[in-house]
Amino acid sequence: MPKLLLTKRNIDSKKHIPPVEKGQVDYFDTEVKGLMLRVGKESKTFYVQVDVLDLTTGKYKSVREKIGRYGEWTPEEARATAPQLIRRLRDGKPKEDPPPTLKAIYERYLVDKRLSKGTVTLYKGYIPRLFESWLDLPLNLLEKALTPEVVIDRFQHIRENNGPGAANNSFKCLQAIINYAEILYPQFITRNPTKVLSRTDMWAKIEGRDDCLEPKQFKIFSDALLKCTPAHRDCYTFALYHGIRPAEAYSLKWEDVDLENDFATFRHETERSKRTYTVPLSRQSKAILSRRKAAATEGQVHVFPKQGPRNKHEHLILRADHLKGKTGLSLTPHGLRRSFITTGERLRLRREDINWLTGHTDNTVTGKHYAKLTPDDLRPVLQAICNEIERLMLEGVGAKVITLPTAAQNQ
DNA sequence: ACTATGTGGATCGGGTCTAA
DNA sequence: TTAGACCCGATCCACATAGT
Repeated sequence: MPKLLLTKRNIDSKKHIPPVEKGQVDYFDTEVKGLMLRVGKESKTFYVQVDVLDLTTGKYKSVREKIGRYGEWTPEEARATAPQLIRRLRDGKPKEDPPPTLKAIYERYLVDKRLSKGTVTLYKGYIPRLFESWLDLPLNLLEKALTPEVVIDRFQHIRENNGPGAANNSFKCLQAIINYAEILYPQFITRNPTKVLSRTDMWAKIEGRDDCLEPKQFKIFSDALLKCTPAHRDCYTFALYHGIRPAEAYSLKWEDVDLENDFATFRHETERSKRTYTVPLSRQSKAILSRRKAAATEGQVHVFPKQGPRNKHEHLILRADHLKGKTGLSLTPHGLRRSFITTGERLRLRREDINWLTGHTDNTVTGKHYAKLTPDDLRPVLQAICNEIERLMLEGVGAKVITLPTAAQNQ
């Protein structure tokens, strides 16, 4: 059997490898033991071949495995891949499955990770639509196909055509999927091509919103809510009195409200990015819930029931355009949460307390201590904020009374 | 480095007001 | 009495932010 240093130059040379008319000729590499090029009439293909001791017979036998065709694989790549293949053959391990496609990983990711419904929708909304042409790539070719230039090009294309948020989101989803592929198939992919966006600092910078009720706007807000349905009005106000996230407000169920002991629990499906938490009720928020209870029909599950006739959900929905339309303010439902937090800060209340009440997780050392607190411990703090919000809604900014937390505790 | 939810535009379709 | 305007709460989708 011929031996030959398997380099591009040698492989292409007719002198070293004469054309084959019939059958095949194997050329073993002079450098890597076990690496060989099988030359046929039509193609040249890299293989590894080793002798392995068969434990059942006590004899050696030759086993061979295909690396890939010359042309798709360079000699350097074949030489780099050969040692691990040889090692596996010597260990008697079975041949691995062919590399899955990006699409297969994407589908597996959605199943394996047990994401929330919303996140699955997010992935499904971006990946097939914006990366369709990449989905059929097998994992082992991903690094090769998705060069920095290709990645950056697509990123910029999406940013121009779909917006900066869509560009960030879609590529972060893709990045997560490929990271998962790296974990599952380190033999096929070792570097995430999307990382180039971090390394070149290309992610689109998106400013956070900051809409928030000014002190003088509380009254405008409150008065404008009279134009809403009572349920909407109560839901907006409840959200403001607790500083909770909009969905926590409108999806609240009666089973998570304790009107005897004055608690409410805001639940989260997966708890991976938001935790379920229980807060005390204030005098004001309890009044809202009691009013809702009185208005509730038999068997009504949600505190704030749907208002229109053709709703998918049994609860109503808070919408920014709705809120803006009614109040004339540039205010989103999430802005009510910022308004609550800001009110607490104006009262010079502790940031940790406010975090606790609004379901922010606090990983600081001080924050850990707060894990031991019960909703009752935070009741006076919530009451102080609610009193100030109520005062602003009723009286406006005039005759501002500074309510100190200590004074508030007596209420 | 993610995961989850919020926002906004277009649009739907039932309710209600209005005018003939 | 009824057609049509139009109002309004919601939906759906695509994109933007919030939060761990």
